[in-house]
Amino acid sequence: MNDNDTGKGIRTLQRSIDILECFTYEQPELTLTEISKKIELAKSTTTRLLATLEQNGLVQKDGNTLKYRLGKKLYFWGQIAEKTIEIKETAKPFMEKLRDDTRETVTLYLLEGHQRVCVQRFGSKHSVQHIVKVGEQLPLWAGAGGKAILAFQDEDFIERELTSVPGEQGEKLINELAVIRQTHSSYSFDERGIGVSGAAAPVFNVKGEVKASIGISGPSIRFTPDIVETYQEMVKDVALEVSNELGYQGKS
Amino acid sequence: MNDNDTGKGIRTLQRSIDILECFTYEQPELTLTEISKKIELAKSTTTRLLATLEQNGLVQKDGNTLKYRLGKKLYFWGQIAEKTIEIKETAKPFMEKLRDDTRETVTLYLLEGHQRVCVQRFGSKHSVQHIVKVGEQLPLWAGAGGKAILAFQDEDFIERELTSVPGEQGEKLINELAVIRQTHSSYSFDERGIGVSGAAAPVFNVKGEVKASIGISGPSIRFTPDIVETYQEMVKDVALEVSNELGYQGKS
DNA sequence: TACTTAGTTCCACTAAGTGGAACTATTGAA
DNA sequence: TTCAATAGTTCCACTTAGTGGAACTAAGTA
Repeated sequence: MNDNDTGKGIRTLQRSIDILECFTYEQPELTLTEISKKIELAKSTTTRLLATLEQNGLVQKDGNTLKYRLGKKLYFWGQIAEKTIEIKETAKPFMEKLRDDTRETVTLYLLEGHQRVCVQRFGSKHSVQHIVKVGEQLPLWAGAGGKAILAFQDEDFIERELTSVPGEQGEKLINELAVIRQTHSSYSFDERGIGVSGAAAPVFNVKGEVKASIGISGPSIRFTPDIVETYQEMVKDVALEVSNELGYQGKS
Repeated sequence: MNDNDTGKGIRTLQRSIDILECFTYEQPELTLTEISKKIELAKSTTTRLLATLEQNGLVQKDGNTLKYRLGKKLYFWGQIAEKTIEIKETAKPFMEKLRDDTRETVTLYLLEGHQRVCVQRFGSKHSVQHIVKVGEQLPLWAGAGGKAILAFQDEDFIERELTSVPGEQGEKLINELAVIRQTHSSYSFDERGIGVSGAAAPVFNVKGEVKASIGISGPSIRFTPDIVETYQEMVKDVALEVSNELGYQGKS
């Protein structure tokens, strides 16, 4: 849409990062050709970059299948980086407790640009299926967790976000955001996919800004309106506790 | 000592990786000057590389202190990479059980070049102090976990390794490795530091090679010779179970 | 006020990185 | 078995992208 990466940045490095960016949970293994097509780069160049990445353990090449995957070095760096995500560590015990109390999946979202990313997740132990994975990007305008963040951004930001919302839903969303600002909690029924519902609440930082939200989600069958109302209260309390831990002084 | 990185590799990319390599558990925050000194690179170049890294979320710059730290992107990639470390996932339940049975710290080491890296670790819940951290590099020739791996490498490899061992200890080590090859288990008393002792055993892969070991470690006061003997048996059994899961067909 | 230290910006130079072409290895269809 | 198609690797001449020094700004320090 606007600014970011385009053009700027050291080309060689940017391309290498693009390579790493190709790997996802869904596609953790890629061949040389797949990669070079994905980032539109000559195979020779791609090979060379991959070689350096491999030498340093950022990617790993399977000698038999010739497929690449992300390497151990990234895992180790990830462990170091993890420690520096403050809110994650703060929220952890609260989220775990909420999961245990409700037996439903509890998720922490962070605002990143005009999206939210799942940073931490405590799944209901029994549900094998993981709906959202750590690192996954989701929209702000759909789902309880997104709306809880969106409602507390400034006008320009929200206005811009509304442009990506399909027509008639815009009106409805505006009203909903106003309510969220009042109640400090949000909900959603089958919004981001059929059969998934949830409740969420904003996390305030020391400056009173909202850069994160905590949400409970699960199958719509279990999330009846009155249950959701209860969950809204619960998650709101938890989010406030976390906010306070982070130095937020505001009212409940 | 020998081969690896020197010279080869795309310079720009290699330098960027070197930058990321500067960050450790002990020093997770660095200033521009610290980094540029550490990797001996002009400040201007370092700045430019850091800018691209920051744009992509591989590092994060604190606006106030101007210090850099590893970014969220690395954490997310780390999560993807984690899934592909097969032995780690396989060993997990076994290691957890061993920790619960013994109440001591259980660690998984992987052979990386001529070192071992800690890949997974289940600490005895009560001991706050973490002796070894995930991603940390340790020598092969000291400590039970190292010797368990070293004993099963080929002659050339071991010979070369012995050159880094202080004088008179060499003889002793050679004999010890022979025993380890017989018993499939190793031990150590105060070897890698005063007050730390342990027992370990090799993990065999489907080809019968040893690229990993599992170890139990803790304060020497608790690790009396007969306790260690018991632990050696326990960890040997666990390592064999993991080896079997990985497709190892060999004898116990 | 002058001095030190840290980070940023600018720009001319050239070696580092590039991509196409040629080559090899592998697969599978005829 | 041969041929064609596909995937990965190697080579090399070209030039643009990346470099580092110098100049500049900002924030301490004495």
